[in-house]
Amino acid sequence: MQKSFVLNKNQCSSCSLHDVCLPSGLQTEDFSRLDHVIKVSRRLKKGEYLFHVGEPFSSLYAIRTGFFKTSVNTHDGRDQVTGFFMSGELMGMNGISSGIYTNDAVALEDSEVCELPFDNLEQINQSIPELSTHFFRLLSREIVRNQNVMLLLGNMRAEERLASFLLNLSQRLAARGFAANDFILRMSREEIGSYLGLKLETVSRTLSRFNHDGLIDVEHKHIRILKPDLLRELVSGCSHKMIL
Amino acid sequence: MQKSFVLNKNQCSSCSLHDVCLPSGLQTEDFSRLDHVIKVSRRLKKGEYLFHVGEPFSSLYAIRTGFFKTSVNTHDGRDQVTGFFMSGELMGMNGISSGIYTNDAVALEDSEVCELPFDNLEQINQSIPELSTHFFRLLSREIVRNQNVMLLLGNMRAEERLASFLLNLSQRLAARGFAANDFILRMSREEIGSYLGLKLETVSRTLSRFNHDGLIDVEHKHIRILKPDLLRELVSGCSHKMIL
DNA sequence: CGGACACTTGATACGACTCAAAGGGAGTGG
DNA sequence: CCACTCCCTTTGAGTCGTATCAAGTGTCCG
Repeated sequence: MQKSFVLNKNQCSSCSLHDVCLPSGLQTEDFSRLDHVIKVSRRLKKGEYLFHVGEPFSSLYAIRTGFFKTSVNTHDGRDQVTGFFMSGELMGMNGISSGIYTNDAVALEDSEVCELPFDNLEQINQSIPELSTHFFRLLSREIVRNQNVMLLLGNMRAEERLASFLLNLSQRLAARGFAANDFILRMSREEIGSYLGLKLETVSRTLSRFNHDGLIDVEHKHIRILKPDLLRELVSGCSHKMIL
Repeated sequence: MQKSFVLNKNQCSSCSLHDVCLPSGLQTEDFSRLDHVIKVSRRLKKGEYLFHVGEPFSSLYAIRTGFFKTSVNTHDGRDQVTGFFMSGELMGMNGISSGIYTNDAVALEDSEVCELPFDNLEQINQSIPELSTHFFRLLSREIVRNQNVMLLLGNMRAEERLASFLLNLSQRLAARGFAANDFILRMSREEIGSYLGLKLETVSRTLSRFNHDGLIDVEHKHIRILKPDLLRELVSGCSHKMIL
């Protein structure tokens, strides 16, 4: 779990994700200022922690490449997954209020993140108001996402949760230019279950049922969605636009 | 459901809640500037809507007095409660990202709120940086709260959810100077159940059991917590600090 | 006083969890 | 490169908790 810092300066202006994690109205001079804010890029190997529960909050992290989970510790030593994150998404927002990170962030594959020191961000907020607005939007979107998960956990049956989960992954991958209906799960059945409030056996059983019914094709961690419409039908009703 | 506007100018400087909903480092001149931002106060009767799902987002609302629930519509016409809010708390934050409110806000008793137009807020963010920080903290706290609800919905049994819910109400009331162990529920059993992912019958049964076991004293909506420690014991373990 | 609504309580059904065992891959060391 | 081990996964059988269905009580409000 060694921290591996790479001290290359990033260039947001040339980053392929800048339409995902930055506001659209930025001018060229803003970009150059932005490049000063984002201090370092950092690479993590699979299984490495980006931050731990209880560590003092200093920065937000935007994912350039890779895949992460966030989780919290429960009493009995096990942990509960609170989210999965892919490129262009932001982690660490829950640390702002208390000044310490309230969850762990772990790379589920070799990854690279941008560090956004939050002190500097506050300065930038004043000089680049669009950026301020943008971060408010990102925090707000996280709230909406979490509320959708709350609906899922409070209302849906196992079948519906899994369908919702797969469709959500599919949609986010598609938005990043990957195949929508053919992808590799980066997390274990147990991690999926933890996130969805189910036991791993239930996840496995439900995926098997989907497979048997021809909705999807499951081959270990390789998922192919065969009948996206039928999956959507399973979910539909529980809440219209699920932005997990 | 008539909207009732009262066009009195508020004075944040003299509001008894300013340590709850405003940053602590504000100078006198900041306060006067703030009073210009907060346009109007608004009174709502029990049952009245503050905003609806789908309405264009314009403002955040801070509760001065009263009690609210927020909820979203599900397919079958029923609604799912996403939160309960009391004085000093902020509603509408989930509207920032999409530009429309993603839930309803309903007064559960006669209430009064401050309207914080969000355009003006962005201007203020630049001139009063402490305020910007403060709102980031509030949004972040909402994220932490929602994640705690996610844990509750994903991990806990009915007993633990109810205990957690009662302790949370108790703590928030105490923080506002009300009795911690003797209060009136503003919401119905069905609304509690909706929020906790339970059916109203389960809520009723569980409260009855608590009553029978001497943990609490239930008299319709009047709750007296007799053994707060035992309630805490019920919850303890699931997650240490529940900031619902 | 009457009616609607909120709540309580009971009996039953179903879905997910628990316990258990066995299969399959991936990674390691010889 | 192969064999071994460990862990992830699948699948089955039985249990438990909560939902469902249903009836009845109490309360608030017109």
